[in-house]
Amino acid sequence: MSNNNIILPLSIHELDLSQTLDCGQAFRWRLQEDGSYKGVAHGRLLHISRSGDEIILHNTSHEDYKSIWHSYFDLERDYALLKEKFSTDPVLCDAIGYADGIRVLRQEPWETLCTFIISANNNIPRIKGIVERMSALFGDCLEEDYYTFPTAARMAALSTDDLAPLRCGYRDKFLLDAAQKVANGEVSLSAVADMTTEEARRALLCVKGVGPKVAECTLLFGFGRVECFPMDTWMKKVMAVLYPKGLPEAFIKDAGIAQQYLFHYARHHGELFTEKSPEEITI
DNA sequence: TACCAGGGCCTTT
DNA sequence: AAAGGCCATGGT
Repeated sequence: MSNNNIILPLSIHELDLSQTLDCGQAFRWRLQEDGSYKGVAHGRLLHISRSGDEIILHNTSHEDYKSIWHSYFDLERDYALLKEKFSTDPVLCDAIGYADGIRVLRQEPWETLCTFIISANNNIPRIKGIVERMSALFGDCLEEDYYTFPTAARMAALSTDDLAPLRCGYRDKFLLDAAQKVANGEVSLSAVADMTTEEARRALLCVKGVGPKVAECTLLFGFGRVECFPMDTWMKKVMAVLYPKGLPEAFIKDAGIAQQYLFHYARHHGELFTEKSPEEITI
């Protein structure tokens, strides 16, 4: 297996690394001084950078590209077509104009479940710290300071005392419940992948620490269920102010992708949503 | 039904 | 420098 740089012809409109890797959907990507990112996913360390209209996957193989990264970056999906469709709506048109290089990542189900359990009642810098400590303590070392995400089987063998160094607060018991149920098959993530979305929601809600929002994030970011629509406080504000009658019907089946544009826009324009004055807001 | 539970980030004071 | 808000879920 040969290791080379893989060059992908993707403009910044098709894949913006910052918008995609640093937007709150994934927690393990680290911005480097030169604007590139390093991170671990699917047990592999990847260094990814942009050069003009090309994306460079450093020191990886065609095998890994085909089996991992092509899917991880959701490259089979036609975002140009989706954006064209969404842009018929003036609000989404502005949100897409603000950040049009977002893609929804297809992360590993188990890691996604864990990171969004950790995300509950939490903020992104702290989530990243907890996930990094969890990987460093219970994952495998790939390179100095870069570790795989620990398996459910490994986590299932731990106690809350073992998780104390994570400093994840009361979420420790939720992580253990998730690990035990996934490891013993009570919640089978491979079975979830084959369920209808409604069945999958019900299955994930059996895990302690998984409520509707965490389940929706897990299905969107970990199972590629793009109809799933996580409603955090930002999206509640967005919907109340900008879509009081709900998203346009035509967007429902891709609502999760629309959500990414709206969420990113809202996060960066918090002032628009701090007061309850819908009339004044015309993004 | 309303509150609190770790904790740390962030904004305001 | 200090105080207070914030956060998604489960349990009381």
